Amino acid sequence: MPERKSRKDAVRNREAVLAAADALFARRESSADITMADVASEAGVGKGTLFRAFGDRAGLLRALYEARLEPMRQAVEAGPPPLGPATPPQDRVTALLDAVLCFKLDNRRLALALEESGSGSPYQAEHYEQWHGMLQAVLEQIPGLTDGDFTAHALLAATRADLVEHLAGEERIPRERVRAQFANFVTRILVPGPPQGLTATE
Amino acid sequence: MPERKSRKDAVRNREAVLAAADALFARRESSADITMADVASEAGVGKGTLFRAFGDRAGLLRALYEARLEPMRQAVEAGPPPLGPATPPQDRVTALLDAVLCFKLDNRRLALALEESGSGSPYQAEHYEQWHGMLQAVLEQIPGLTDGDFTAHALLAATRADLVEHLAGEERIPRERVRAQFANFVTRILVPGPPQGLTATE
DNA sequence: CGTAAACCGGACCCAGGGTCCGTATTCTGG
DNA sequence: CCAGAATACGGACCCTGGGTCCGGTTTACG
Repeated sequence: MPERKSRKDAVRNREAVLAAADALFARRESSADITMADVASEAGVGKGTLFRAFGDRAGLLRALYEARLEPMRQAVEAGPPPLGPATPPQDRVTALLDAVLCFKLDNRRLALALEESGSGSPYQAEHYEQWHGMLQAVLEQIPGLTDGDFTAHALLAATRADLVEHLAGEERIPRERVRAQFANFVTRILVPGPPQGLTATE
Repeated sequence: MPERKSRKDAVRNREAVLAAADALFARRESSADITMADVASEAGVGKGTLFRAFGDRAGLLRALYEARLEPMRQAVEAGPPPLGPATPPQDRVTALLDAVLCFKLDNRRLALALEESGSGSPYQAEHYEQWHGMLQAVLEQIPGLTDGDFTAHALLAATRADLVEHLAGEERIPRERVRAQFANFVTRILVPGPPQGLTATE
């Protein structure tokens, strides 16, 4: 077996760092002014350790993010309806997007930090690819819907962390209202236009 | 009058800096690795001058951006149809959003730089407020459309610089195709669902 | 146990944004 | 046209914060 089993102090420290970072983000400090040194000291660990474990700042953020994302991914891939695969496309798209939105609402600060911290566009991130791919696939099962690729992007764009933060954070719009509005928006996209081509656009 | 008419070397240098920055961004260097020192030297000017004129990096970007945005703003506020005020809401929304998209397509690198360069969420930027406000106002003139505020945000989100860059830049989707897809998307939102509630969803 | 590999941590490096201040330029009034 | 004040110039300098390095320590394994 190629894997040598990592040393236990290494794992312990990795956990410590994750926990520390979590804690720091919870303490509503604006993601921007949480320095790597902060995280290290909060975790009771040296900077070297931190960087060896996660590579760089973006790596740390990613690790945190994916840890939190994991449960949801499983629910989507093999869970019960409405998220799981055994749901009719229409409803599943709605459920999927609502889930993403809720996730962003619950993890605003982290998601924000991730998108901000340079690391290139979010569109290269692996998890984005996953969501987009999945969503696109489901969208394309809906009759009368074209451009699944673009549509998936456009819908996901409405759940961008900074937008969510703006709505829920700055404008203080209550969570349920944001969800309702977004659901409404999604529905408009899903429900095909009037049956016969009686509505403009030639 | 409080304004003291600035010295001519000051204005000259301001122009020089703007031009230099423009040039640098044209030279497709990834916005991230254009340093303030670069801009200064390209403009044949000291860093001090540059910072006095624009405050900070974000200030410079903003100045550039708004300069390029100006023509469009006028076209929207008082120009001829389809952008101007004398257009029926439905068509105007489409035109507006297409214009924004085109702008982003034409100024990808700059728009990207602006969104990336920290400076807080784009949602606090003044020009965003303007677009959003305008769009919302027009949207609310369309019968059967609720949540103008949210809808405006969501639609604009689909024109985010990094998304546009991803589509047109990475995925090499031709300009006209992106426009068409987006137009399609917008239309789906504008056209209210089927007249009678005859389409699924209960 | 003994040894080598893996890990630790904090001193250190460096880029880049932003500031400072002595000097040069421009404006104003006489 | 000149003196003096106000303003701008520019590059040396500061400082934060991400990322690296290496001597010393801990752990895994035979």
